[in-house]
Amino acid sequence: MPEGNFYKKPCTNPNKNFRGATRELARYAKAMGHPARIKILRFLSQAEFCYTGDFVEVLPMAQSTVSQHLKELKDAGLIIANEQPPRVKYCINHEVWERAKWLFYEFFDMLDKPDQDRTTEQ
Amino acid sequence: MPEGNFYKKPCTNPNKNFRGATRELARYAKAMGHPARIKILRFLSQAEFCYTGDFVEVLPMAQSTVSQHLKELKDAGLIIANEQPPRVKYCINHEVWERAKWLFYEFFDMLDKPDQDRTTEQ
DNA sequence: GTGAATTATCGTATATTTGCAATGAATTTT
DNA sequence: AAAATTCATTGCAAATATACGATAATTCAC
Repeated sequence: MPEGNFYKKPCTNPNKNFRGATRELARYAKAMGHPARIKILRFLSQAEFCYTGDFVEVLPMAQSTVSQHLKELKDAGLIIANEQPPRVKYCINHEVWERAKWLFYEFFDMLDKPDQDRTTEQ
Repeated sequence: MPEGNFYKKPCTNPNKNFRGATRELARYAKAMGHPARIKILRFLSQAEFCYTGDFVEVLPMAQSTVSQHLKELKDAGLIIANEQPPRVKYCINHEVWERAKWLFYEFFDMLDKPDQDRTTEQ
């Protein structure tokens, strides 16, 4: 790097400059951005609840990796973990699920209703 | 690493072992997994078409970064680029948009209709 | 108490993502 | 033709994501 060139360290935090529904929708989309996590959610939505081992049986990856994906979905709020040692019971977080559902619906309806009131936009 | 420990190089390709609608949905979700890309899509869906510069004006990031996000949306198929040098015109890819919309709708309806026929599942 | 079962976490390796500045290519303006 | 405009691409740095094996913590069975 040449003398006097003050390289500005880039900020790689995607959410830093975004707010509201845009940020929220992106958060849920990101959590759904891996096929394993989609499959977990599909599986869960049909089973009422599942243990970690149930997912491990179904997914083509190591137990530790499955656990990591479960953590991401939990962090996004889409699922809830209920400790029943030594097992952990997972289920859909219905409240958040409905919120995400609504955000996606509203988002995709944009093209159909171009002039509707968008109170949730950033 | 100890002698005789054959470390298996992990494969970090998320799509390797997944197929069908699960993979497809994750693809669109991932493309939507950044607030800037959500905002681009929102913006586009209300403007019929936009040039790159329109997005740069609106988004809190450098032109090169915006260009990168546009490329990701284009690679996912959600938008179409139309070269009109020196400018580039972007618009929604309606066919893919409707496909993504349908996939998300079907996905989120899972909880409401637990016993419906799921012909698109992996 | 010992051992099996279950699962999160840690350590590590690799790949991808995010961001910016700088550059190059193509067109338009002057 | 020279300069300005527009935008993708390249090069680089930092952060995050993905994956695995190993380990630790916890309960249950014996």
